[in-house]
Amino acid sequence: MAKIDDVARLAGVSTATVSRALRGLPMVSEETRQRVAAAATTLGYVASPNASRLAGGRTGNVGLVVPRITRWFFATVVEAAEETLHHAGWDLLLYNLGGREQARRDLFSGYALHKRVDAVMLVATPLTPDDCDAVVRLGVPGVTVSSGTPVAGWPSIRIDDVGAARTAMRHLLDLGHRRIAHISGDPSSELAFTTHLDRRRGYEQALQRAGLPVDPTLVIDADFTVLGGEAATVELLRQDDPPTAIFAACDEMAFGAIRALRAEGLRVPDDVSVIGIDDHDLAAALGLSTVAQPAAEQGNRAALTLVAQLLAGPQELSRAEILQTRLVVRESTAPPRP
Amino acid sequence: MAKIDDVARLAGVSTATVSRALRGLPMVSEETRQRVAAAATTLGYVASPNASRLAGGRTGNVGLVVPRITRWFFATVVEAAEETLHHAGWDLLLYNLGGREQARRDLFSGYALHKRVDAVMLVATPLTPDDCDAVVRLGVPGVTVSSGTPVAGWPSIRIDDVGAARTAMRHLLDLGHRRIAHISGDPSSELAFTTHLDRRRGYEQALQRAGLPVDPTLVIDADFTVLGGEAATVELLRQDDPPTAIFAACDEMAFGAIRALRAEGLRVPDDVSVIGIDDHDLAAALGLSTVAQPAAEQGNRAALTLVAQLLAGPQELSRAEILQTRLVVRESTAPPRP
DNA sequence: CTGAAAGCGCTTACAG
DNA sequence: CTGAAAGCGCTTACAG
Repeated sequence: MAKIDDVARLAGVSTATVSRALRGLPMVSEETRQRVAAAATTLGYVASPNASRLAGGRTGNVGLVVPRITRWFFATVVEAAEETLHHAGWDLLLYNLGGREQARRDLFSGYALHKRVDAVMLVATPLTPDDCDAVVRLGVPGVTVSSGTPVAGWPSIRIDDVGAARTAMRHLLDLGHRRIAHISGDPSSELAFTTHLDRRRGYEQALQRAGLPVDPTLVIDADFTVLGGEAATVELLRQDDPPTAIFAACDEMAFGAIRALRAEGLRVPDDVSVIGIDDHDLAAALGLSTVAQPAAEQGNRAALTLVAQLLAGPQELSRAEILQTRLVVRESTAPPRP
Repeated sequence: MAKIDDVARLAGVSTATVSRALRGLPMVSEETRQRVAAAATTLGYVASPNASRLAGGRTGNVGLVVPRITRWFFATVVEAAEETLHHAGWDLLLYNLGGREQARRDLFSGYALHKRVDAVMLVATPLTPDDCDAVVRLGVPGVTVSSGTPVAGWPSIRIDDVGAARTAMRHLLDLGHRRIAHISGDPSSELAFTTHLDRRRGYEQALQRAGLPVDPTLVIDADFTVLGGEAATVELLRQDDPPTAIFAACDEMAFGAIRALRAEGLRVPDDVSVIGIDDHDLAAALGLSTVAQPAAEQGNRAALTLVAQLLAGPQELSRAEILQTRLVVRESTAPPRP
């Protein structure tokens, strides 16, 4: 594979000039630039990333940490961020925690990110105070997306989870529901993110504003999966006075709720209404009413935030960017039976 | 950040010894190794990947190309491959084509991968003959996963798509279905992979072996999405003699089929049976009968194949590893109405 | 078992 | 506008 010396020789210039010409730096005559470009093309030359990064003092990578790449929201964020970052010339180093607490610990307490990334994007990643310190000590720009733990001095991109939950609840309340259950996140789970706490708060606020009591027996913890939502719903249906509507903290759990209801011979929405949050890929396909959050836009905005800092150095940033959510009414919600 | 010289000075040895000691190479006395390790810990030293890779003549990266990270199968393959590769000490460079043909072209016709990866994993990626040449000319180990285009000399990890389709069909035939439709892949779509061609062949083989005719009006092309499956099913139901069962080439399309059937007031499986291939995350949740393929295992096996070549150099490899599929009967299939 | 020195392939002041 | 030279932070023969 051709090296910079080969190009320099063929073009009849020094390697310094090749370097400048190929990167489009000023202070190169047009004629020289052409000659160098031609030589590079002839030889099929492309600079060695490792060499230029070492010499240039950057890694060329952005580290992107997600809890589970297999979940819709995280995959969508990664897809959007990847495109933006590649476009700007950075490689994406993916750290998928895979739901393993140990993976999280290794990543932050060790030196996995050390000297390896120019910037960090943490998506819904919980951090201990020690992790926070460690990540700040990397000394590179960072951004957090979705909930997780905020990092002092880092911008964050997210939605208003409390508000999104209130929106979902208001829809059910407007339809006339009064006995509404909530499937929330499991606080004891490894890698618990904090999203569910905000959404639970929105649930409670909506009830209070409607002058309704918060019945703790109507709030069940699950683990943000379809199966979790299913189990939680089974539990709800066992109660003496079961709910007429279920607000699940995410669409995956709402899918599970619908399935459990059908398994029990109940119809959705005739017997029980169900709403989620996300607007998962399959939500439209399955007719789920939900509060849509812009996943791709969050990934995109976060990537742009990092790129801006990488290109221009630390700068004035809007510290918390809150993106809009939107109620999407489909076929899983209806007024309660008279 | 501490450099190797700092460690060498503190430990009272040369940088060469630090390098050897920290990487666990032989020819270092135990006592020296301890002293170096202690110095490294004290200083919080970790080698610069760019420097050691440049000096060591490797990039430290494995390039992983997927059509769309947001689809269940691909996300699952990435998750499994990532874990295996990180464990072996390689970083994962993710190239998500995002369904854009242009992204595919840029990746292979340009120099995106040049000098950037030590190995390549192509997941269900279609290649033109030129792309094939380009990728082979990278001169690094490679592996293909799932269908896509085989690359001469590269091992491949996959399932028997023809056989999987036959398994799905045999299940429907055993139940007594005779009029079975097939929702296949869209050959005209950008980034079309070849999976659907094999699965269609399996569909036809199964019919032929059962002595049944292949009715072309029962085969509809769709685009491997829920919405595609939905539209295809609507089209099938318009026919004079609609099918009693639908075999979709993937679970996402099967979800769409179920949804379209329900929207038409038909019950699954009472009126129409539906089966897919994959065992998508949500298949269990939605009660879909399917032929399960081991997605994580394919990612894992592919990663191990690359690691083996990276560590030991080119070696004798099983050229095509075919992993097992498995019929999973749930609630979407039943005998046809008498 | 250990060290001095060259080299990996670039980029970047510094001079001109 | 261009080049010679030093340097980025490691690893690797080569000697001992």
